[in-house]
Amino acid sequence: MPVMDLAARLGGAARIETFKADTVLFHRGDVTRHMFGVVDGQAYLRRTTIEGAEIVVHRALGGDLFAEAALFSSSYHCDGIAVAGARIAWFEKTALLDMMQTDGRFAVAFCRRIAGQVQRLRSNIELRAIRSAEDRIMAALSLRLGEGETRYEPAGSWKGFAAEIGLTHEALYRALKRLEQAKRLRRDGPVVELGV
Amino acid sequence: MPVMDLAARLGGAARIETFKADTVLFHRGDVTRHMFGVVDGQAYLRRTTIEGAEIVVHRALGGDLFAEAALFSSSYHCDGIAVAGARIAWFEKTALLDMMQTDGRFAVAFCRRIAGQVQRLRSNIELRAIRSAEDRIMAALSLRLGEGETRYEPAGSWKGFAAEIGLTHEALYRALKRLEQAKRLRRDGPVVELGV
DNA sequence: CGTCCGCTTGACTCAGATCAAACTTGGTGG
DNA sequence: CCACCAAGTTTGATCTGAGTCAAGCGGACG
Repeated sequence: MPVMDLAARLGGAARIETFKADTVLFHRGDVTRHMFGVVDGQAYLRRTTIEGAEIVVHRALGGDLFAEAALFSSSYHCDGIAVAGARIAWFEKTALLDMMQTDGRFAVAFCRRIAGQVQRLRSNIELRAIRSAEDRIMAALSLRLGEGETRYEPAGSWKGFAAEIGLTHEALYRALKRLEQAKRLRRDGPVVELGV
Repeated sequence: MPVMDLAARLGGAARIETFKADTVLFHRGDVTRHMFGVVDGQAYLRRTTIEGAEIVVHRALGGDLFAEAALFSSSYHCDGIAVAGARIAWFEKTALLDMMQTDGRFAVAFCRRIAGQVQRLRSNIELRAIRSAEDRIMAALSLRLGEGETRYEPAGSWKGFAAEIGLTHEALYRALKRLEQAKRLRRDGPVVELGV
């Protein structure tokens, strides 16, 4: 169920907007009125711990839905941010819920998406439990790469990548360096090449 | 949609079993044929990191569904374990999917459950990102307690609780001791009382 | 009665966090 | 066109607190 198809089916209950600079789509605690879709660019969900650390809980790229869980909650549980240059689709919550109620196929498809999130989040927890920075990075890269792929370029910056996997950027850069010295990967500007 | 109601609706596509000792319901990688429900007792999902650490990704108590995400995946992504004494309901995957397809209300209700999991998992990630053992414990207790509640007793053991929030049991016990000394909580056998 | 397992405490280690500073790079605006 | 600013990148020095290993206690259960 690609984002644009969904927008077409919802008609007036959907609109698309482009953002020049980083923009907060919603704050934690706001009443939920919309679910979102990333048409182009990226958006991410952010939470802040009591210690003040900001952690990226989810990053959505072009084609992804965003804040699906908000459909079933009265308030957002994270901050939602659209990255500069992103095109974001706004879907009205009520329209989507109606559609699910009446269209079983759609409901199942939607459920499948959310179930996928659950598994990704569990992988994320497993990932963050890896103590060694090097192993954590390698595991994160494996998760992000498809079968047989060997090159990776982070969406955004390496600094952002560090936040996503729960490392400080200093620890990340140092570990990347060690990995390169150990010939477990090679760096070439913003992209890394796995294995040698 | 309580577990027993679901079992009744599914008829022959559901069965209930009781386990004397800890039992593995499924292994990571097994083909998914069932979703589960905890009638009584508890069950948990476990993953093992490359470093060999076993982490508890989810713990289900009486009345909870278990391994919902398996419905939309061809293989399990975690190990599923029934704790000694648990009564577990087995639901056939295909029967459930059919039911969702035909009954929109049921599909939405099911989706709501999974969406709830997503939010709990995100809270969990936030929780595990808290570095200080003391703060992490306090945050975990807050999450588990309802509004106004002040007493908590872990399902299972404190050791298990430690695994759930990503601490070693030693670190947990030490932090509990410090928290008690700082009068942020009081321990009384297996239960803790928040705030003095 | 013995074994298992949760609980508890101690001593030590170490890897990542933290603080600090320099250097790229890209974009803005005068 | 260049000064300037913001943000990412890189490296160094130091610190800290959770992990690890080790050992002893006590209750439950067969």
